[in-house]
Amino acid sequence: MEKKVPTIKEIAKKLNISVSTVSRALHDHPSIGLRTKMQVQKLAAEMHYEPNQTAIRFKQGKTFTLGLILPNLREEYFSSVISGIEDIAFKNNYNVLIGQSHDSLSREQKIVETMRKHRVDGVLVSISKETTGIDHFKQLDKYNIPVVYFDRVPDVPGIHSVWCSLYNSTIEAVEFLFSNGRRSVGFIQGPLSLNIKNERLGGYLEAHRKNNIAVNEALIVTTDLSKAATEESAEKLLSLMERPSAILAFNDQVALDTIQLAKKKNLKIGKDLCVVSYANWPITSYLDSPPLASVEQFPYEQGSRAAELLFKLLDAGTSAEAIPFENIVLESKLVVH
Amino acid sequence: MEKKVPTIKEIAKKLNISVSTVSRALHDHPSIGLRTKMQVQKLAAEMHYEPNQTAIRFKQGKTFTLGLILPNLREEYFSSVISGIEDIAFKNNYNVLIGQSHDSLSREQKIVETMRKHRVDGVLVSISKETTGIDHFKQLDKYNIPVVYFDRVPDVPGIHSVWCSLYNSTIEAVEFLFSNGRRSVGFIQGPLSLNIKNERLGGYLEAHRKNNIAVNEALIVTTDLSKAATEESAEKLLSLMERPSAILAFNDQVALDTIQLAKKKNLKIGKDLCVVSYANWPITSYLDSPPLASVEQFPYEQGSRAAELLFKLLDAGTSAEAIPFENIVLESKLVVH
DNA sequence: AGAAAACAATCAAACGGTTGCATGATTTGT
DNA sequence: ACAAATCATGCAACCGTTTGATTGTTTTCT
Repeated sequence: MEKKVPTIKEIAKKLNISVSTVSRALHDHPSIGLRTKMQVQKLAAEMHYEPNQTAIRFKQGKTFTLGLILPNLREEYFSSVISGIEDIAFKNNYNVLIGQSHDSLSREQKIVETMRKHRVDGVLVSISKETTGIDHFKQLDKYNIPVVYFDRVPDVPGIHSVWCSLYNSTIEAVEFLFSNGRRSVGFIQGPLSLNIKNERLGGYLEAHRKNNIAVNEALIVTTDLSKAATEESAEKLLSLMERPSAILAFNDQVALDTIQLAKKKNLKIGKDLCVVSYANWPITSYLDSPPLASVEQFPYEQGSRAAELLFKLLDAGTSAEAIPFENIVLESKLVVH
Repeated sequence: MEKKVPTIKEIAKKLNISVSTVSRALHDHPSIGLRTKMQVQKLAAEMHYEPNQTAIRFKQGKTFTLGLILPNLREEYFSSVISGIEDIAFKNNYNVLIGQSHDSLSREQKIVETMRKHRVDGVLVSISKETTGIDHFKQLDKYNIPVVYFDRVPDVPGIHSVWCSLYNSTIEAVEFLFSNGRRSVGFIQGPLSLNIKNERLGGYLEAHRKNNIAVNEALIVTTDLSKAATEESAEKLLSLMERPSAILAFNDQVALDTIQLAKKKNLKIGKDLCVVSYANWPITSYLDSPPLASVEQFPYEQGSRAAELLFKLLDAGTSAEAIPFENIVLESKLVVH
C-alpha cells in the first residue's frame, strides 16, 4: 500500500555501484564512463526516479523560491505583475511564494518574517500604503536575502528598485485636458506613502507652468483610497464655486468612485466633467462613462524587470562583490480611450 | 562580512551539551530537566536562533506547503478563494504555492508536475475549462499527495470536492425574471466541462416546468467564454424573431459582453432586456446597466472549506485508513441589485 | 540496604543528495 | 618495460534536525 519513491541509493544498489557515481552520472559529470552513465540514466528513467528537491534544497542551502509581497491579488494590476515575475522565475527554475499585505503594515511585517523563516532566496516587494520605512526588511540582510522593491517603492536611498515614472505621462495627461479646453483641473492625490517621488503632483504642477496656467490650491485634494475618503474629496472639488471641468484621479478606482459621485450630482461625464486617471483597467471598457484616458504602467514589464534584477543579485551574491544599488525606471504611457 | 545563522549545534557547543538535548529542550520534551531547558531556551533567544525549516522539511519528508491550481488570479472570484485558503493554511503553519493554468490543459499538466516535483503535501484544484479528465492528477497518488477539487469540479466519481450548488439559485433567478413579467428567457451556457452537474441548465429547465412555461430550444446557446463567442451567441438570441426579454448569462463577464452588445443594438437594459448572471462581481456596482441580479457563490467559504478538507486528509494520511470520498456542497444565493 | 522506578542526558543513525579527496585500473610516452 | 598521466569509481563527510535506544544518576519503595 505504502508507495515508495525511488532514491539514488536504490539505483546504486541495483547496479552495484556507489551513490556518488550515480549522482555524478545523472549530472553528466565528465569523470564518469559512458557505459555507466548510460546504464544509470536508463535505470533511473525506468524507475521513474526524480531527485528529491527537498533534499537538494537542504544540501545546497537554497530554497529556489522567491518571496513576493504585494498589497493584494484582487487588483488586476498586481495579477499582471505576478505573471511577469512568474515567467522569469520559471525560466530560472524558481518558485514564487506570494504574500498579501492587504495594505496593512503589520501584515507586511508578518509576511517578511514568514519569508525569512521559509528561507526564500530573495524577495520582491510592492509596499503597503501604510509602509513608510523599511526597517522590517532589514532583518533579511542578516540572512543575505536580497530585496528588490517595485512599483510602490519606498522613498529611501540604498535600495534596489524598479518603478514606472509617471512624470511625463502626467504632464501629457493634464495637457490633454488643457487642449480639450479644460483649464480647471482638479487633482485627487493618494496616500503620501504611495506618491513615488511625488511624480503625479510634480507633473501636474509642471503642466500648469508650461502652459502658463495658475495652480489653484483648492483643486488639490487627497484620499486614502477608501471609497468614503474619495467621495469626501470629490465632493469638496465638485461643490466648489468654481467647479473644475476635469479631474485627475490617483487611479482608476478613485476615478470610478468620483464618476459615480458626479453622476449622482447629475453631472454629465465627458461634458460637465472629464476624468483621467492611472492604471488603465480593462474593465473600464464596459463603462458608459469611463475615464477619458488612463496612464498605463506596464505591470507585466515591471514584474519581469524586477525579477531579472533580483536574479542578477542572486548570481552576484554567490560570487563576490556587492552590487551597486540599481534603480530601474520605466516610462508610463497615456492611453486615450 | 559573511553572515552566519546560528544552529542547534552551536547552542550545544556553547552549553557543552549534546544537540539532541538542545533539540528536545527547544521542543519542551518531558525528559529534559528544567534547568537545562531554561538555559537552552534563554541562549537560543539570545542568539536569535531559528530552526532551519529547510532541514526540518527534509527530515520530516514534508514541505508544509499546499499546491493551489486555478485558472487565473485576475478574476476577483479566485483571489477571494485564495484568501479563504490562505487563512486556513496559515493557521496550520502551511504555505501556499500558486499555479495559474490560464485555462489551458497543457499548462495545468505542467503545474501538476511542478507541484509533484516540489513535493507539496497536498493539492487544491479548480480545473481549467479545457480539462475533462483527471488523468494528469493521478501521478500525485503515487506520491501520496491528496487532491481536493473545488468550485470547478470534474464530473467523475472517486474524488474529494467542495463546490457550490447553483440549482436552487438558478430556479430562483429564472423565477425572478418570470415574476417580473419576462417569460421568454434566453440562456447563454458556458463550456461543457465547466457545467458542474449541469446545474445551471437543470435549474433553468426546472423553473420552466414549475411555472408551466414551455422551453424554447432556440433560446439556449453556448459560449466558450471568449468575447467573440459570447457576442456570437448573444447575437443569435437578440436577432431572433421572438427576441427574449431576458437573458441568463453564464457569469458576469458573459453578462457584460452581452449587455455591451445589446446596447450597441440600441436595446434598453432593464426595459427591452434584463440580464441575470453568476459570480456577483463587485465592479458591477459601477455600471450604469449592471445585471439585474447575480448568483453569489461564496468563494472565500469554498476556499476555506476545501483547505479544511485537505488538512483532514493530511491528518488521516499520516495515521491510518483511507478516508471515504467527501463531497461538500454549499448553497449559492441570488443577490438582487 | 538493595532493587526497582523515575529522571536526565547522550549516542548514533537517519533523511537524500553532493563533492573533495583517495584509490585502483588502464592507457600513454619514452 | 616502467614511470607518468589519464580515466573511472569509491569513500566518507557534510548540510541541520529529529528520535529510538542506551547509559548513567538520582529518587522511591519495601
